[in-house]
Amino acid sequence: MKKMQRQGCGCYRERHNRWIEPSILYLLYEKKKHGYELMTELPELGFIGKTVDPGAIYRMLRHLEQAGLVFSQWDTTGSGPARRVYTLSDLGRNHLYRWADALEKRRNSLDAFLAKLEAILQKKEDKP
Amino acid sequence: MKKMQRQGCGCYRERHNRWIEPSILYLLYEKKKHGYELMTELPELGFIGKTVDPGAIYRMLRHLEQAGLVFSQWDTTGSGPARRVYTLSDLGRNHLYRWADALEKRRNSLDAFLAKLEAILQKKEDKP
DNA sequence: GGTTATTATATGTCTAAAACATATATAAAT
DNA sequence: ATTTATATATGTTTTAGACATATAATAACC
Repeated sequence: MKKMQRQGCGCYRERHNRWIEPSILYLLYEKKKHGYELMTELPELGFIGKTVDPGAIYRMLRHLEQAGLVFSQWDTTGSGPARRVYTLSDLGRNHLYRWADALEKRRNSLDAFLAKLEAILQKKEDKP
Repeated sequence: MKKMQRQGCGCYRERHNRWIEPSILYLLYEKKKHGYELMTELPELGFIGKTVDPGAIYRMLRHLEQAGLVFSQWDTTGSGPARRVYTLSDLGRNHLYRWADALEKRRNSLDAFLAKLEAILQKKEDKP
């Protein structure tokens, strides 16, 4: 087994866990879209650092379709390469509602923890 | 490559990303503790579902020590098996401060996204 | 006309946090 | 004696996301 190998400084990179799935479901809730379109809109949702990985998006779309949360049709009208356009299903819509619940719980626990952290940060600033 | 194999219903299990590290750092900020103690206190922090995985904790403690964020001493006083007691270092304390910043950013993006989700949930409840 | 850029989809491999499982030992409780 | 609680540790699997690259159609450029 290879060694874990992290920086001695304990540096870490923040990873937003499972944000692609709910983000895509949300963007498709508004209206049907193709992968590339999602790729350009995802950063505006604020969940992201710099660039979006196309691989992650197209793979997620395939998974969502397999799970029946979205369905797709090829769109060959217009210019450029063919687009696979995804539509949110009823199942997908309900899934998004459940995601909202889950994310709210996530926020609540995050809030509780941040409150504790802020309390100790306060103490830190008291001593100059 | 094995198949992804997720439930057809699109079920997912919430995973709290990178919560063990800041949680342990926070608990050690209060006072030095051994692994088993952390294991019992972690659920109270709210980040958790049901049970804590001891493996994750002990491995994280080893990593934190390698990174110089904590240091440990064996405590053989008292009854029961020997305890390895961990103390937060200055580096560890600073690391916790940086974690606080990172988690605040995480909360902000989560808040922004939840605001959008709540807006569509509102619309859903409007139609009976 | 030929090269480059943009639009668009797709697959392959790697990383690492967490989940799941199990091994080991001391001592107290039944 | 056997079970339970305390305590630490390692082995294996899963999986979201990161990183890299392949592909093709068409538009834009010189």
